[in-house]
Order: sequence, then structure tokens, then C-alpha cells
Amino acid sequence: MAETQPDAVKLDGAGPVYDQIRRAIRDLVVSGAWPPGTGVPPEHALMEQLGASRMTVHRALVQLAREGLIVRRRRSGTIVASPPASHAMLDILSIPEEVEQLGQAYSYDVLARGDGRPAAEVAERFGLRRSDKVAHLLVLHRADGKPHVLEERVIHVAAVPGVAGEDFAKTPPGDWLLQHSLWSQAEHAISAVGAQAEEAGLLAIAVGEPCLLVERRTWNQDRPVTAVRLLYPGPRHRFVGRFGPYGQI
Amino acid sequence: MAETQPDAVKLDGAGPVYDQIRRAIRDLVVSGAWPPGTGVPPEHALMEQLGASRMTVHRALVQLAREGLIVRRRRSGTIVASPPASHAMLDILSIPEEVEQLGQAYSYDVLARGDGRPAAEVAERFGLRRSDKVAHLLVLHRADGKPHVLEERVIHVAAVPGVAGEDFAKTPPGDWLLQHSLWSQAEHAISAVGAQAEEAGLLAIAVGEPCLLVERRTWNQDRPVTAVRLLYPGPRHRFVGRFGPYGQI
DNA sequence: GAGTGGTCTAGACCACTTC
DNA sequence: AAGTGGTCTAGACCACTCG
Repeated sequence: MAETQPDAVKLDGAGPVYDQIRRAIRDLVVSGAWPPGTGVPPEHALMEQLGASRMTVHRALVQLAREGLIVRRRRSGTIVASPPASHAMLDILSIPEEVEQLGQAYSYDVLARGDGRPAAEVAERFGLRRSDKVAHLLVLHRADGKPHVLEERVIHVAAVPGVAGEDFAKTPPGDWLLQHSLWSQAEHAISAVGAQAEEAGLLAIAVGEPCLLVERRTWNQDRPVTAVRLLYPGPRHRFVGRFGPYGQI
Repeated sequence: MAETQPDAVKLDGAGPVYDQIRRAIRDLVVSGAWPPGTGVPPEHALMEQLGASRMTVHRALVQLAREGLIVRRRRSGTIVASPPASHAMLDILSIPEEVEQLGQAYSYDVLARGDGRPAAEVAERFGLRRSDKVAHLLVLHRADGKPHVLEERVIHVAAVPGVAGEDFAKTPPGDWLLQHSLWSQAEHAISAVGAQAEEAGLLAIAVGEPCLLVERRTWNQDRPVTAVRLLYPGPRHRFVGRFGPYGQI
């Protein structure tokens, strides 16, 4: 059931009323003030509180529901949605889920970890400043015991303070971050590279074998949260998406 | 300026009125009955014609505008939009544009062409039936004279009859198809592969060198239109996309 | 100036779901 | 039965922009 919501919706007077309402509630959601499960006030409550007609309030809420920030159900009301675990073509946030959906048994090992200011070569690879304090991890994910993907990740300690006390023994870093950090923006790059010697050894493939490299960086309100390089071995990995001429289906 | 529109909007009585209106107009657009530039009747005309209130008509049109199918301007009215040339992360529809945006000079050669029923190996590679009549093309695209991407494509003659009389001397097949075919759905797959001997020769790279393989198939109302395999050599090609936790930005 | 879309209101009825 | 959102109406005023 929904918790009640603590903060009040405040309009800023800029632009159409329905958009003021939409932005005000969106900000409460993405800032974390209204975490997932929080109850959004019913339409007539917002109507009275904001002095707007029900259609105007409704319009704002419909749009937020379409954007996926809230979930609306008759009688039981409107609550803040849980961010979807996965949504777009290239968005593999949970590797355990990905492996299990392939019907294979998932396991992983943290192969290396370092905390502190990054080495020059690491800073270069992830686009970091040398002054950023990060946790630096190398993780091998396995499907049915065989190497599935090699993950190299940095996590910004300033954005995720809890990372210092976490050893990732029970949950791999990607999944752990989903529960212990907020993000508002991400950037993906995908490319084909040949496996380097060390990578090839860990992935049990030949040096130079083609791999799909997915690089993802995420931010929360323009502050970097994490950056990851996922190296998928060989030609057996494909990323698939469907869409129409006017956008994703 | 907008042409007037020939066909009338017809509702089907299924579901909410605003959605009936939306679907009716969407169908006229995607079927090609209202080509880009066609004038959509003004709100009050649709109101009278359909017996709905203006808010209801407006709601349908707003949604279509948000989906990008129509463009609305005050005073001058609403017209059917031109499909965007490019829209999603992996959607490189025009290779000439892609090359020119990199600031390089574009050129291309049609290396081979065959028309008729596909060889077994081609049918396999593109997921065709042996009975499908297709044009089969091999095209090398160059940037500043150097191989940029190798394109192997099949075009379904049933969906694009004009392909039989076109030699692609002036326009590469991808761009030509944008002007001579309609599509409603597409599927992408992206993977990393090693270059085969023939491909390596054409792309001037070593055999086995990692390449990014983009495979795209498009349909119009469930009828296949074209399928293409784009082989980008080496690690220098990247596909980049940005988005937020609730969808693409 | 006039035609178009953009926004907003006040109220109504309905559908669904939980209590 | 009652509370919630879903839809719809009839009308209003405003903003923009073309002729």
C-alpha cells in the first residue's frame, strides 16, 4: 500500500499550469523526495490545493503516467512508480537477470578492487578527473560457469558514499547500485574491439577475438555516479531493438 | 503549403472517442493516404464532422503531434509531418549523411547486383523465403575514399516494385528506399564479428579484424520491405545514445 | 482582423476496484 | 457503497501568425 507523501506540490508560475504541476511532481519524484510507492494526492485534493480544475490536474498526471513516473489505478489511487529494471535496447542493467532469462545459471567473481584516486590510465579510459575519489572494480560474470561478460567499473564515492563499506560479495555492483543510488541520465556507446591479452585470458577466448564493448556512464543531476565497460566475447552476443519510423515501439 | 486532404476520417466505435480519432488519423498517415504535407482538417471541422467536442478532438491531435505524425501551427493549421530522417540511437538511415556529418567526402560503389529468387545461403542470412523475389545488392560506402561500411542488402520486389528499373547509380539503395518505399516497423540487431576473407578484402582490413555488424529488417504492415547488413570495420565506429531511467531523452 | 491552436473551467457521467 | 481515475461536453479566453 502507498505511504502518504511528505512534501507539498509547489508551482513556480512559469508556463502552462498543467506543465507546472507536471514538473513540480516530476521534481519531487526524481529528487527522491517522493520515493517509489509514495502516494500521490488524489485529483480533487490537488485540485483544491492548487486551485486548478480537475481536467488540468488530470492532464499533468496523465502525462507523468505516460512517462512512467507514476502508476495510476482506480479506487486505490496514484503512487510513484518503481524505475523499470530495463527499458531500452541497450539497457542491460542487471546482468544476473539477463543470464537467467537465457535459462543459464548465473555466478560472478570480483576479481580486483581498488579504492581512491584513479590511476592515470583508468581516469583516461573512463573520462574521470584524477581528483575524483572512486571505487574501481573488475568483475567477471558467468553463465553456466562459462565467462559471459567482463565488467570493469568505477563508482564515484561522492555520489554513492555507501560503496566504501560494501564488498559486493552477495550482489554484483550493477545490481547493488540500482538499489543504492539514483540516476537521472545515462550515455551508452557500443563498439567492436579485439580482446586484449588480459581480457582474452579472463574470457577464455583468443587474443584479438572480436568482442562487443558496451560503455555506459550515468549521472544524477549532472554529477557522475558510475561508469562501466562491459566486454562481451565473440559474435554470440546481439542487442536487438524494434521501432517504427516515428520512434520506438 | 498544405494540400487539402482527400479521404475522410472514419471512426470504428471501439474504445474512447479520442483514441478512435487518433487511430483513424494515424492510419490515414501511415497507410500513405495522407502523405506528408497533407492538411489535416482544423479542430472545429473535425468537431462537426465527428460529433465530438473540441477538447476530445484536440486530445487526439495533441497525441499525434507528440508522436511526431503531424505538425501543428497556430493560424496555418495542422499538416502531416515528414518522417524524421533519423531518430534513434542505432538508426542510421542515410550513410551519405552520416559520412558528411563526420566532415568527410562521401562516395560509393555498387559492387554486385542480382535479381530474382535468393540463393539458399542468402535466404538464410536474411531470413527470407526461397520464393521471395528480391533484388540483392552489395555496396561499398567510402569516406574520403577509404572504405567506411560494407552494405549487403535485399529489397523485396513485391513491396517496392520500382526497384527493378533502378540501377542505384546516383543514389545508394538506403537513401533511394527512403523516397520510394513506406515502412512501419523495423528491427535492429547489433553484434561484433570478425571480418571474413572477402569482406576484409573489400574493407581493406585484416581477416578476423573485429567489426560492428548492424542488421536491420523493415516491414510495412507486416510485409517485408528490405533487410540490410552493415559491416563497420575496426574499433573506430561507435554508436552512442543518451537516456534517462524513464526512457530516451 | 480573423482563423487557428493552446489552455482552462465547471460540471457530468461512467468504470473499476476496494472496502 | 464509496472513492478513485477515465472520459466527455460546452463554453470561454488567450496567443500566435498569416493575409
